[in-house]
Amino acid sequence: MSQPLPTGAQELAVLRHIAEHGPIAVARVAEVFAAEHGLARSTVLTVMERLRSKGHLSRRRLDGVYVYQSALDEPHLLSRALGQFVDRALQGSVSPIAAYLAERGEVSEDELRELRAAVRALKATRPEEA
Amino acid sequence: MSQPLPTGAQELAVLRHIAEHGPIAVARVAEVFAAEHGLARSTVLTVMERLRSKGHLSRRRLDGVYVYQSALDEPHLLSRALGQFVDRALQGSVSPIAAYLAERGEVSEDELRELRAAVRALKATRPEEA
DNA sequence: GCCTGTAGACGACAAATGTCGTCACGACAC
DNA sequence: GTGTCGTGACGACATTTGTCGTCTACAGGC
Repeated sequence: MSQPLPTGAQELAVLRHIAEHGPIAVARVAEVFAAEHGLARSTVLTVMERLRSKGHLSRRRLDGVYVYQSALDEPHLLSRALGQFVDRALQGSVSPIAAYLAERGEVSEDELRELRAAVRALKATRPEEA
Repeated sequence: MSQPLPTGAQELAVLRHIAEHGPIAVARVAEVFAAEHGLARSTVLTVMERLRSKGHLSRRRLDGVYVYQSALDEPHLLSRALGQFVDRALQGSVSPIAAYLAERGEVSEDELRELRAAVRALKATRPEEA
């Protein structure tokens, strides 16, 4: 179920920010995107409302203003967004991921650890071959 | 340099198909996408011409008809597409990749091998800590 | 009471994407 | 010669995304 996540970079960036910074009001989000991307307040509001109409965000009134909240927490959101991209654009193939990682270099200590753990987990799900 | 790759799933699917199946004529691509996605011939042609105008495809006349060819071979294309997605949508963070892989399960023997190799390669680029 | 912000809701517009139909042309079969 | 078919080139149109400006309503301050 759940609608497909937005494909646009900007929309996803906004959604991501909200997923990361808990329930948050438009003004706060607008500040950040104004500073980092030079976006107008109305632009941010529009994007947020579009995301809400698609079910990715919900909002509730708090002290007079609306605070928005993502339907998915950040980790799940990003993992789902990536999964969607892999399915749609890479036709589900994992090889490009390996190729990308190999060429990329430059990952933090933590990221490398996470990757190792992920690969270990994958290995575990494999049927026991020799 | 090189234009950013297309963000749309369909465009990327077409580009990918051409990258994979060498120099190929519109008719051949159209057959496949008609069968798999129900697209009209003109649709495929339009997409291909748009890709060409963006520099992702080139074409040359062969036996009377044009055969199109991708500027990048398939592995590079996909790896670049993914890299672009990671930069744009995930703000360069690798963690979602790890999360995605871990949740995904279901990778082939070969894919797992590639991933392991990639992680090994990454490890090698890390500064020698402990 | 009046002025000024802040919030929210719309309506708008350009560019990118997804999808076609159709026109014009040359090769080929009759 | 005339009709048919595969190719190419356009032009068109709906949707989605990216970006705003602006109008209205309400809370405070003076």
